[in-house]
Amino acid sequence: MAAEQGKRSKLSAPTYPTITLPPRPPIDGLFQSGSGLSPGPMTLVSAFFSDPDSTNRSFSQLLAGAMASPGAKLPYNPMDDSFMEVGFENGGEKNSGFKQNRPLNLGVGNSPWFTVPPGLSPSGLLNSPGLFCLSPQSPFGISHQQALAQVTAQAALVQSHVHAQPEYQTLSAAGSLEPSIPPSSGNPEETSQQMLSSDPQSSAMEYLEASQFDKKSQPCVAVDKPTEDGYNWRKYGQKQIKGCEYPRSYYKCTHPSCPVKKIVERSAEGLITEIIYKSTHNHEKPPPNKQPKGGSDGNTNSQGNPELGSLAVAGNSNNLSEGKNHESTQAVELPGFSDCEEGCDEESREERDDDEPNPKRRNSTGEAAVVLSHKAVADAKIIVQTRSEVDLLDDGYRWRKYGQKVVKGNPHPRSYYKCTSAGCNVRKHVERASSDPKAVITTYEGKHNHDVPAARNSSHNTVNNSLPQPKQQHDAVAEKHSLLQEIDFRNVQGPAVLRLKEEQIRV
DNA sequence: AGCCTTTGACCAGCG
DNA sequence: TCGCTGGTCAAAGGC
Repeated sequence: MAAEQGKRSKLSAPTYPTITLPPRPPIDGLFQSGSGLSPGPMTLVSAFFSDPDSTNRSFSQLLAGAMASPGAKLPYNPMDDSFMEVGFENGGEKNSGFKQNRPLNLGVGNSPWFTVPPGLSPSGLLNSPGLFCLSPQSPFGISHQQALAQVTAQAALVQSHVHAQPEYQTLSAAGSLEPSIPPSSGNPEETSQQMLSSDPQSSAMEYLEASQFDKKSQPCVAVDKPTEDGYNWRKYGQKQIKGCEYPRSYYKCTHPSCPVKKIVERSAEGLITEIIYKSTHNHEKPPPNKQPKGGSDGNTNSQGNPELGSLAVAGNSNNLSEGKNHESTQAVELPGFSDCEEGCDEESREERDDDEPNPKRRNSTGEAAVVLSHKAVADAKIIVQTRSEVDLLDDGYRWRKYGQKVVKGNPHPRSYYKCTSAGCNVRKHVERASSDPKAVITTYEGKHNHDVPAARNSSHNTVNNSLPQPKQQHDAVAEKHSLLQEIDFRNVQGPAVLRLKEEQIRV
């Protein structure tokens, strides 16, 4: 056994590009609102964009480094394709709300991308045609209250939807619950885990949904399942990790001879903070009807839900549907933010640098690892990732740039894209931070009414650029590969090193 | 019966 | 060399 273990740990001793992230402030602060009140989704979101020196900064402000007031002019109205002035209607919460509840500075300015996964478009995510607001001043903006109301409504919607789906019911009913956690409230880990999936996008969505259920103390449908990435997992171990209140759980893909494993970590809050995937599935996702009814964490399959399914396809880094075997490391920070980005549209790609290593993380054994981490805090989702990540992430959809606007104080234009698929009204808005062009906020609006386009031969995914592997072989995978970076806000004080492990394609 | 979770123990790596 | 830590095994039990 030992020998075998040793062998396993040395499966791949790849050299990972390493990047050093700027110090980051403790994310825990997010959960310690001085008001004693539970920060709402937007509050948390705004918190991430808070600046220690300023009080009410919006996404734009944070990114642009300077922006006027909440009523600042927004360049474009995605609703009618016209540039317009968008007032910030936030009702009673307007600014004060943000400020009051803003837990603390997260040093967002340093970097990361704040994104809502494409497939994870708020509306799509929430299964509603509404807009999703990432920030008060988002071009797609809606007020905190609106956003919250929407999310809440969606939660209810999702719940009812889930109830209508056998698979979800099964999942909600099955699985084990942590002894310390009352079933009624939902097991933190399981809840979170279920929210997460190897598919960052679906994970984020699931997470959002879960958090909603949680907050509303409603019976959460998918609370006991760690993840729903379409694969079947069997927990083979659990270990109490030093410094962690909750034990780390180890899972193996139940598919015969599949080497994939995943490690799930939880924060002191009992929420999943990280999911590390090791190796790559050497098989395709099991058919929906063959997936376990319960018991394992990653079985609920998103395929049962058209929308979830598409998301999974788009973001599952381990998806080998392309017949390629690759290992990857992903990190998703979902402290109320989920992160998975992709959205590598042509225009965006052009602006990307390929000199930056992909922020990935490698596990202690050196094996390829996909890290999906998140802090289950807010209801809203904001993808946090670095520019390089975007290079690695691709939602698989095709976008057409239809607008661009230079914002005062920000040398980098903000760009607007539309899904090129006929009949699809999904749009995405990309903002770049003035201080750090690598830091962007991608906001998705709407929900794709089509599947992810077939893999392109283009090199839109920079992952390829950083990898010494045949492009053609990788493209297909890259198309659906969402590579997320883990951004641990809790440790902003010290440099965090994230290593990248690129896919290893088995021909 | 099959699959999954739980849990204690073992082992390897590392400082 | 020793202790700590993390990863895995495998028996036991549950569903």
